[in-house]
Amino acid sequence: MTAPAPARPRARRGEGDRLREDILAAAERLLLDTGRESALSVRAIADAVGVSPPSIYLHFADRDELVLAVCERHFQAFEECLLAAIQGVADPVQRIRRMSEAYIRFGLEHPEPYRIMFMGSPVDGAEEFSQEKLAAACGFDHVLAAVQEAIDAGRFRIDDAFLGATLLWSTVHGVTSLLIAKPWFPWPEPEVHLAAALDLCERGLLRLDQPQKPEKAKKTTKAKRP
Amino acid sequence: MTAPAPARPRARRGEGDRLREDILAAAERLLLDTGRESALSVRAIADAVGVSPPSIYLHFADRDELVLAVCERHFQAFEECLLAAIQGVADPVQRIRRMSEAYIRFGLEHPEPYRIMFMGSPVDGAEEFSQEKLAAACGFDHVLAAVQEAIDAGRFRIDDAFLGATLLWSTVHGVTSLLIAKPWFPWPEPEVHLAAALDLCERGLLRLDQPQKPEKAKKTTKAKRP
DNA sequence: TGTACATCAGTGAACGCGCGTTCACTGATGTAC
DNA sequence: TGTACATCAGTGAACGCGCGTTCACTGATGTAC
Repeated sequence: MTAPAPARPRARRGEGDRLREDILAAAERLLLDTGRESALSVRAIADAVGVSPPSIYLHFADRDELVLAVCERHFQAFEECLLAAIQGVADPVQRIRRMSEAYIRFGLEHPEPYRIMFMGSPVDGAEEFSQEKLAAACGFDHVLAAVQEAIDAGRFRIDDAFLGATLLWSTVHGVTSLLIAKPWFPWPEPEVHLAAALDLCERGLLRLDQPQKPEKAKKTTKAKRP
Repeated sequence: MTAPAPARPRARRGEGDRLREDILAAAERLLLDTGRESALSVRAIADAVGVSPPSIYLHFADRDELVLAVCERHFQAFEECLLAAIQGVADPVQRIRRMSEAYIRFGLEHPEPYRIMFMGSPVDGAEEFSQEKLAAACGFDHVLAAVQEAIDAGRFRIDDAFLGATLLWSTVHGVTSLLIAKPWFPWPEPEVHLAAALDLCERGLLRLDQPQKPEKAKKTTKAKRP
């Protein structure tokens, strides 16, 4: 499983920085392969690159800095993926759907990065991953903009765009993270699941002809199902 | 932070099993205090109980068995908490609300157990925490029953109770787990957040007078907001 | 009532392991004179 | 064109640490005779 060591040739004079890239790439691959952040040990990464452990310290102050750099890459990749999904889509509600689909897809394709970014402990590196960075990575600002646009166009019931974006994020994250955390649960097919979740967001569960405060009128109208 | 050692008196002849309980209790407290599963080392637990590390092995085969036992306790506590919340509530939609509120409350009050139970890696102890146990713990069956009841009463748009219960779980888990994972994000107040999420589930985002497939009619009707 | 003995509830010391990190070094390579 | 030298890109060996786990043991206590 852990390849012994490919033995990396020494870089030429001015090209020392290439090792930094190689380390990050190896760490990224290691994370995807093993699926556990704990697999990112300095020794394992050095092995994967084909270099001795102390070499890591030529480019990173300590292990934390390395892991943060790996995460930062994933954050960027995530944001790019989301942005690509809404390229040229004018309709705000449609943009929200596209971003949500891209969000889940990214999460399922990169479960470990997703886990570290959005399901990990807030303690490690909380300072580094500031609110703005996180908001950017998960496309929050773009969802917020789309929600505001939909509200302005009179498409949404709610009038608080920030709350709406938060709810959408919660919903999509809920589906994504449960699929990642409990893969053996008998979930619906991912597409069905996501489509249903988005439909839930858009249209809700209750019948349109029902009273909206059900506790006031218990089981009075037994509407027959279509 | 880590209290050195309270020094536990040796149990009397037939009461060896009391140590097992003490170990579990100490581990539970340790988990709540530190907020990290990695804090549950055999040595740390032994220290907290006031006993030597090998004593742990009188009652647990290895560390994994211990951690699983701790989790099992939390699973039970969670289920009891959810059941208590719907005690005597007849209306199914109301039951769903009550369970959701209890779910989030439990999650926020016991973030680390919640993290381990529902946000952790599926690898460790996946066999032990079978689908049925998980479903029981998170009250899935009770939500499922409530959804089915609501469907039978003609209260819900959907007709697939399992899908509905899954969506509710996803939604509530989404809010809970994001609050736990990203506590420094400028979330709405938890009650507002949850209420909005449940309202979202029930009634959706879109205006009721809007076409349901917005991609077919882009920005045609600029309904003015109330 | 006295005593030998089995059992119970633990303990002390040590094992091997992988970890992050440090330190003094090495050998190739470009550059100044 | 030749050579001394600074610099660059790393390496080998070792440090101390905390971990899970094992092993032989100890001392109190109940029980059989």
